[in-house]
Amino acid sequence: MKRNSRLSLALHTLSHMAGDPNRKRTSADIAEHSGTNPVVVRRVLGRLRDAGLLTSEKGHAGGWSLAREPDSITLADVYLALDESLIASGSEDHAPKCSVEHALHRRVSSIMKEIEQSLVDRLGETTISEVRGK
Amino acid sequence: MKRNSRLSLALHTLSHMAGDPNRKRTSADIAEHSGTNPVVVRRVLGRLRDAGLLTSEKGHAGGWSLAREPDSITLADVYLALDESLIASGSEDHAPKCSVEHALHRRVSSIMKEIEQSLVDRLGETTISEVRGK
DNA sequence: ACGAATGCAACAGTTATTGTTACGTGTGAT
DNA sequence: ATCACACGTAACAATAACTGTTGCATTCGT
Repeated sequence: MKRNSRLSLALHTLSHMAGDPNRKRTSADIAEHSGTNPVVVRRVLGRLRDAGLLTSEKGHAGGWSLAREPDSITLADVYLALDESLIASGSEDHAPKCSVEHALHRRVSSIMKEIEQSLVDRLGETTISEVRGK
Repeated sequence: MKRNSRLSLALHTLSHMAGDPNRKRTSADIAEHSGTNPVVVRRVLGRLRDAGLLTSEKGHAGGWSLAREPDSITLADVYLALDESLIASGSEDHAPKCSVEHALHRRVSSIMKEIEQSLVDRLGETTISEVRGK
């Protein structure tokens, strides 16, 4: 796979699950469907579990299933669970000397955070059920 | 620097230029302000020049300056000039066997493109002049 | 007890990006 | 004409992030 594969994998898996919410799936099954590795699946889905979107059960009849109603899970939930931050940069380590430069740096950071928030807002308008049914 | 440095560098430089559009700047000056290397600056700004946002002049009194009015340059112009594509993945190389899987793949791709377009639309609402003056 | 599944650590391979050096090219000043 | 200056570009090393993979511990149902 390539760039943005985490988001793509998560979206694909959740949408698939939304079609039959009661069924429990193993990471091996999901990996098969997604063309990747079970460990990769567990890594990505682990974040979604930590965010309360999925449940995972160990043991013989274990596997993954949705923790909430498909209608209540938005793309924003997924995006935030994965901690992507596509727009806003993590940290500014430059620290310019000139105060004008410093102010401009802060403005650029501020703008990027606004854009990021707009993106999250937009993602919040679509649920994984809609992805499947569109 | 780190992730998204191209967009950050471009935004910062253009906003800075918007404050004094007549002044011509060298890549060395810009690199100094941005805490990076002149070659990196030329690489990033070269894309903006190819997109018609900047002009560059060689020679003794050469340098970089805005090719258009600051009010007419939006963040979408910058984003598209850099060919970022943060959301939509470039290509799906998986090609699932099951037709249901295939349809789901296309839907996920379609959704991601819609989100990408929403992002561009949002970016188009802000000009580099606004970044500076906000 | 055994098999099946997740959880997690460790590692190699790949890719993208950045920083850097070097050199060619064009342009204005002298 | 010569020189200094600045861009244009190629080549390379260093770094970072991510993926794929293997291995092993743990947990749970049969």
